Amino acid sequence: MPANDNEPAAGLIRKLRRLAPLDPDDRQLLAALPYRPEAVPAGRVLVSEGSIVAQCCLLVDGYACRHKTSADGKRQIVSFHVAGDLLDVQHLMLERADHDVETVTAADIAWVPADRLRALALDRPNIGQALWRDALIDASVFREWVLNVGRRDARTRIAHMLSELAARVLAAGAASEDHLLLPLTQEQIADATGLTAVHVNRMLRQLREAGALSVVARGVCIEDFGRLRAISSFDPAYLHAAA
Amino acid sequence: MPANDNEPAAGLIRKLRRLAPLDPDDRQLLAALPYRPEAVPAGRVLVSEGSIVAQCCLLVDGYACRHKTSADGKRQIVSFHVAGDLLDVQHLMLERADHDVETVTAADIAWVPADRLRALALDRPNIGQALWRDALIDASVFREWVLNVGRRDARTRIAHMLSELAARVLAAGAASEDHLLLPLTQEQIADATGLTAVHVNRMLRQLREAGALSVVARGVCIEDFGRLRAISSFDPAYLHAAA
DNA sequence: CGATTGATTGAAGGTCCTCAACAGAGGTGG
DNA sequence: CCACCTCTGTTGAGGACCTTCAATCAATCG
Repeated sequence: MPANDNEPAAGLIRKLRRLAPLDPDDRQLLAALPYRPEAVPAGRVLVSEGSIVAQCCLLVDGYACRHKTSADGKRQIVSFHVAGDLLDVQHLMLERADHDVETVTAADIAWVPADRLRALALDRPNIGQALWRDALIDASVFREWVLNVGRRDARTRIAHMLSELAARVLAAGAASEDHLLLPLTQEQIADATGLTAVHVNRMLRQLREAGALSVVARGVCIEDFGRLRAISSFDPAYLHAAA
Repeated sequence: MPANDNEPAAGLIRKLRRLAPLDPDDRQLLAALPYRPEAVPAGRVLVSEGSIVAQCCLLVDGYACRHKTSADGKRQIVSFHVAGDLLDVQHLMLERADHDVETVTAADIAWVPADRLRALALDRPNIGQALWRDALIDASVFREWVLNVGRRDARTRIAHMLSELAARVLAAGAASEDHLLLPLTQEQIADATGLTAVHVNRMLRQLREAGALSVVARGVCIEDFGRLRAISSFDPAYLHAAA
């Protein structure tokens, strides 16, 4: 498990190699970056909107999310992240955060100086290409989320969001396809889908009755990924083979 | 007006210079790319979902949008574009389109070979940085759209989307702040906000009665941008000074 | 062990959708 | 050149989906 690597670099290199070929020099340069590891509890805000960001945050183990807040105080989660994800590629090139980043579970993270990573992205074409692709896939996922909250009904919307997250957890690592635990509270699911926690609860009951998942403490457990995919017509093409 | 430039390169260079400093060599290399200009009518599909893309599309003059379709056939517009925008930065590094690109009005465009632009992005740090920033701002706008469709009510949602587009039109060029014409049909506004055209019509009436805008043939006209901004609590920070 | 967080269910209500009809503008073909 | 047709905008009525408010219960935690 990534949590046991004492080199956070290993997780980043593994992720980037899935996105572009890296030669030994590239890997050596990535490994030589100064990582500052940290173990953080659930619900910790890692980056807050409006702040100036000098460190990029790598998620080594655990779950995290990014969210924004509307003028009247309502919260919208705009993405979830799994082990290996770079939580804020955008801070390679944009100095000010336009949203919050927060842990969903207890997590192991590592901070990397943004200017050092930016220098590698600009100087080393392979690393640049890998980070480019990561950022562009990120954007593709946002587009799918706009479609998800804009045009799907509540049940389908929740099923689609969970299907995506399950697909990304599977791509990132170990777990088996079924009985996959996603540690999201119903309020977090609501904030990610633009619904209320009460309505999420009712829709989860439907998905449970359909045999797609079960509800556990502080999370849902995918019981039949095939059924969940079918309910949401989930097509992973937009993940661009990152999953 | 950009439409009169016989060099589409001028528009691209002007855009990228707002995002990062370009030295004379950078500009010369950008100008030397083989642009293939084309005049297209409104409603022309420039890129379709699933296709393999070898040319990037630059919007020289006019309006365009990108959209996706859900499994049950409902359409969601995920972004609008104005003169100077690169319509598909993502195809620098992702070969297959995950959404459609379509003109909203008659438009002048120019095609650029993706591999040539990609080579510049990887070899020339300044150009790379400018394109990076463009892609990352793109993603920031998508995040705001997720919030918009997820957490704002219909009236505020429409006002916010129109405020953003107005801000970007103003940043891109000439027009004066008020009496700014946005050539979107009510159905296009509906597809961008996750609403129905009927409900958009009713909300536009409210915005009209509030003095924020007027409805014209195939479009809306911003009459009081300040009021529209106030209604939607529009804060352009997420455009990262691109507007 | 009280307090807090999260899950669950019910009832009532509101925002937005669906269906429907019609008017006006613009384009096209006979 | 005008009839026709399509596209867009507009308005009304009814209903569905989701929200809001509320109460209860279980689990976790200081």
